[in-house]
Amino acid sequence: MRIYLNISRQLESDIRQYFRPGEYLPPEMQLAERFRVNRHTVRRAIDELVANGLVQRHQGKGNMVLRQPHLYRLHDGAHFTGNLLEQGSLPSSQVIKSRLIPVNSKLAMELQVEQEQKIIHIQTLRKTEGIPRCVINHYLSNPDWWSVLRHFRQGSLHDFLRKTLELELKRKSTRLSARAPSNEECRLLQINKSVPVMRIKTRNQLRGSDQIAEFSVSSSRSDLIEYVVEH
Amino acid sequence: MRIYLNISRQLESDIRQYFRPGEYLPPEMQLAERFRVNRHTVRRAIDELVANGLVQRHQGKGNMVLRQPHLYRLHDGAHFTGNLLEQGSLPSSQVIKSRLIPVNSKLAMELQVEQEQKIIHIQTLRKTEGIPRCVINHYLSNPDWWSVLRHFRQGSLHDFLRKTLELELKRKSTRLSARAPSNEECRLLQINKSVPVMRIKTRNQLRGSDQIAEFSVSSSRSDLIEYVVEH
DNA sequence: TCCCATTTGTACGTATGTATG
DNA sequence: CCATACATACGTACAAATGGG
Repeated sequence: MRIYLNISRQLESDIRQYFRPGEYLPPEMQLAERFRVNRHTVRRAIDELVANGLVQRHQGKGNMVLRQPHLYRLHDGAHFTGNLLEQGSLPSSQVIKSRLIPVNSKLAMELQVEQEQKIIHIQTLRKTEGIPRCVINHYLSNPDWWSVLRHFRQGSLHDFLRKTLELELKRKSTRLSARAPSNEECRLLQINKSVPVMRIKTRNQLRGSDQIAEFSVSSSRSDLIEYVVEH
Repeated sequence: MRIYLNISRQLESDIRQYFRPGEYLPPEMQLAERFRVNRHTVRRAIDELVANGLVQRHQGKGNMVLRQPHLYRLHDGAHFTGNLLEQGSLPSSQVIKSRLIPVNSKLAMELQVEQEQKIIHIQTLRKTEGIPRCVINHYLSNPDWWSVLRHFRQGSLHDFLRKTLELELKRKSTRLSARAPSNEECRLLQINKSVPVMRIKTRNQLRGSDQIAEFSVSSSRSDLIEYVVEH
């Protein structure tokens, strides 16, 4: 009985032996043929893997292997420790999104701008050792910077601002919380809903100004990152 | 489209209005008739409620309501904001556990003590406005303090140490992470597994000493607490 | 103990919607 | 625009647990 559990265990074993994180399982139909069951039974089996955080579903693409189970057990020892204060100036980030958007009410409050205005949204993903660790959404209040910022592709955003626009950003406030990840965060960070993300919100001013120049929200994988505060 | 999501929302609303924890939902077949959908669609809807911790399935009996979802979604506006640096000196904490324990390997490393030694463990719970927000485990390396510390019942542990033993603790390091809550944390903080906790680990030295005097691990409800860092 | 009605759990089949490349 | 692959929804059947007679 409970065919799906057997299939789930078999798939887990296959993943351990033959798959690497980021690779895709064979299509559900193909697995169904192989195990001589209905496709729904395979889906039920994969549901288990998703619930256990081994696999992520991607509609239209396939079911992606998230991590090797042995990586999972390393846990505390495999932690990557970042400095809380270097948020926004991370050197090895790549740009995922870069666009002008109309400001919504929450962002308008954070950036202290009017509702009708456009703002710059840049989303970056930080990987180290090939593993996605942290996704950052930068919101910049001054749309005039767009003509320059649209060419930002990788590296440190704050460095880029300093070099191209001669802007010096200064941290005004830092707020810390934790959340279950959004669907987008699950996809980018290659995690499942059961892994919380740590969220750091910062507001940055232009040096010598009261205006909030940048508001950023970073989300880090809590299974791989721990932040330290310098005293 | 996505009928099951509408049904799920409708059921959540029904639960809020008409059901109390421990009661059972109508049978799936009955719900299917009421919503004029297939039983599987109702099951998929209930899957959502189960995933959100509102309902528990009992084969042969029915689907039991777990709790009222009042607390489930307090909006972002209801957040309580704490200062990161006042950890360990929180004024309104009550003691849950207070005991001498043999040190384990992890604690021995944090406190930089030998494996055989006994250490003091004090667990406190911080409530504000009647709502549990944060549980803190204090580990103190010097068992000689036990004769005094065993009388600590409430208030600020650091104040108590200063007043009774004339000890001045100084923060050495602060580390931040996030986790799914343990069963004990679920109980103390009155949350479900789906609510992450933010975890803050600190090491404190005696002023003028190299010895780690206290190691503390605090876990805060991420749905109700956000920390700020002063710059 | 056994039977039986009820209710949830598993498995199969089929069809169509939706995202990806 | 198309083929592929996952997502949703319908239907049917039977297994397994529960509780009462």
